[in-house]
Amino acid sequence: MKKFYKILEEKINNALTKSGYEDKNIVVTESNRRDLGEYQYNGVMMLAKVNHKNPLDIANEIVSVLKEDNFFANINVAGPGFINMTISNDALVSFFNIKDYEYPQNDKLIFLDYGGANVAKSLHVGHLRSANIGEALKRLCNYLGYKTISDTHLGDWGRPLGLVILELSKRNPDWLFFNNDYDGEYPKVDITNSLLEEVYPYASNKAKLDEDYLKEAQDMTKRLQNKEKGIYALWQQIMEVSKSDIKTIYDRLNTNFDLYKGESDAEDYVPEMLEYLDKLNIVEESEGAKVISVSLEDDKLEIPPMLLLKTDGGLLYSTTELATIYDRMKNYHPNEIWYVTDKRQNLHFTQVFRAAYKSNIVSEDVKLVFAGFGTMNGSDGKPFKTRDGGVMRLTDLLNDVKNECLKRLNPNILENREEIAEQIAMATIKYADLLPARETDYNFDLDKFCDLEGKTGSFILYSTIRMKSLLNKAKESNVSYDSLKMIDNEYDKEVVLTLNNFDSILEKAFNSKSLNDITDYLYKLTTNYNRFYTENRILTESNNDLRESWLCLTKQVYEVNKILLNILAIDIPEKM
RNA sequence: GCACCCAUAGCUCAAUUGGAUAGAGCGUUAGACUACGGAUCUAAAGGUUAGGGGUUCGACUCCCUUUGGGUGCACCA
Repeated sequence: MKKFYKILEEKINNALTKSGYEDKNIVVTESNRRDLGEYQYNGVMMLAKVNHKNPLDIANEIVSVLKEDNFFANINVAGPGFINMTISNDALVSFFNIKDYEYPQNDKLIFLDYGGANVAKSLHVGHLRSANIGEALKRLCNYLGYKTISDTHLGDWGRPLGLVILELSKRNPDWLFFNNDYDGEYPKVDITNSLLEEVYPYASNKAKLDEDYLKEAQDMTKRLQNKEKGIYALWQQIMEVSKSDIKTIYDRLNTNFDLYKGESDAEDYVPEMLEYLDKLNIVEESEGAKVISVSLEDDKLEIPPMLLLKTDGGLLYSTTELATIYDRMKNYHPNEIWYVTDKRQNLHFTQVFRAAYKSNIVSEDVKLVFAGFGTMNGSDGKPFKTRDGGVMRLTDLLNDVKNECLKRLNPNILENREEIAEQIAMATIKYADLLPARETDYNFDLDKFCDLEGKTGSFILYSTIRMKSLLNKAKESNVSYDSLKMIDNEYDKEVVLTLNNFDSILEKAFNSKSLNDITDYLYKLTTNYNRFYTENRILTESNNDLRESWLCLTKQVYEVNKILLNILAIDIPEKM
């Protein structure tokens, strides 16, 4: 992987060393005073403090060394000690022609936990961001050369399942699952996803009103957790139906998991884990429950202990979570585990992570990362609801956007309108969803999402397809474009400079788990290209070297857009 | 009650983690077409970064405070 900033930082480092200074963390950035230079180095002010010298003197010393390098077309000092650099066109051209955008593979394994679907409940809008962010982060990791394992961590074992099974038993008391004397194979029963979607809310509401029903549900949950033969067999059938429905929706979102494990799998590790924890003497009793204290001495605020076991000995959310980590460490040995969930779960994960480190289930050199995200609200800024006040199903949201995209689709396109609308709709949703900073709550607005102009999926796709179309035309007339020969005008140069940011954007996105860096960059590169495209008449250019250079730039922007869209899990239609 | 996170252009959001003159999109206004895909492009107007104080060469960013929102706080997941 070629890195433009690395070259700049090395040049600064050499100049510093020559002048007798040291900056262990040299950072060169794009200049925000483009009238003064293209790149800037701000470290001189820090050096001045350390060395008790005038920053301007230090800056001038460094600049006088750098001036000897014809890599720079111009280099100057401004303000209290900002160093501004402008790169020579020759240097930009020769850097551009090193075509190396691949990252080498490394051995680090990053385990990603996202999705978080619940069995027997349909995916709702709250599941959208986890899928989009998680999938994009996974693909980003892969592009940067990391190994990954993704697991959706199904909610498949708690009271909701007890409720569903109880209600099914009320409606179908004759099912063999509920016959304790039966000892044969269980027949396949007719459970559909729409049935489950109806049963769960019904049972859940009933339990709120009817105490006896709730007790029955608790009992049923316990019977399930004891893996009572008939109940467990029914549960397996429910799982099968529900899982395939969940996969269908994730498929639409280009979201794939290596593992569809769930809380039920973690359950198997609970006894072993409890035994392990017991030996460590870190489990305390508090108000009848078993807890692990996780507060630290230098905490500014008190972190309450993690609850391990209920007073009645039952398991809790955090118990299962810890057991899940136990399973993952034991069987997959990841270097990092990333959790992509609603940021409101921050405290829960803080407690579990601390318990994991304290108990040495996770050693200090393994990173547990909580990548929380903000919620998607309705256009009124309040939690997203359907017209009748219910929770909106994710499928319905996807269909709404698809229908809107179909309405707006270019009428000249006659074939495959449905498929194209579907592709644009998913691009629309993903791009809009990944545009705000991860932790920001944002409002869903159908019209804004589906807009054909501005920072939208449609705009990016349209421009990218147009690049491809141009390249195809060139190919038809046998025009080759192997290398960049020159930078002719400011529009060319903007495109080249923007391309130089590629690796630093990806690395920034990786470090802070911020996909909005990628959506932002994608927009910036695309608009810079579109300006270049309108200003330069590429195919009719008579200077062969210039035409080749312009096509070469087009090719590179197209390739980068493809890479970035693929990281965001967005497909590019053939036409739109 | 205790704590955490927000408040930036009319609207929706950014801001390289303390850097220079706070940037984009939408909307508004004014422009560019013999068009390589116009779902494009060029401009303009729009800001006391909620209010006040402090820290320093330098603050949207850090500290204190007031106001107004959101969220989390033990046997649900």
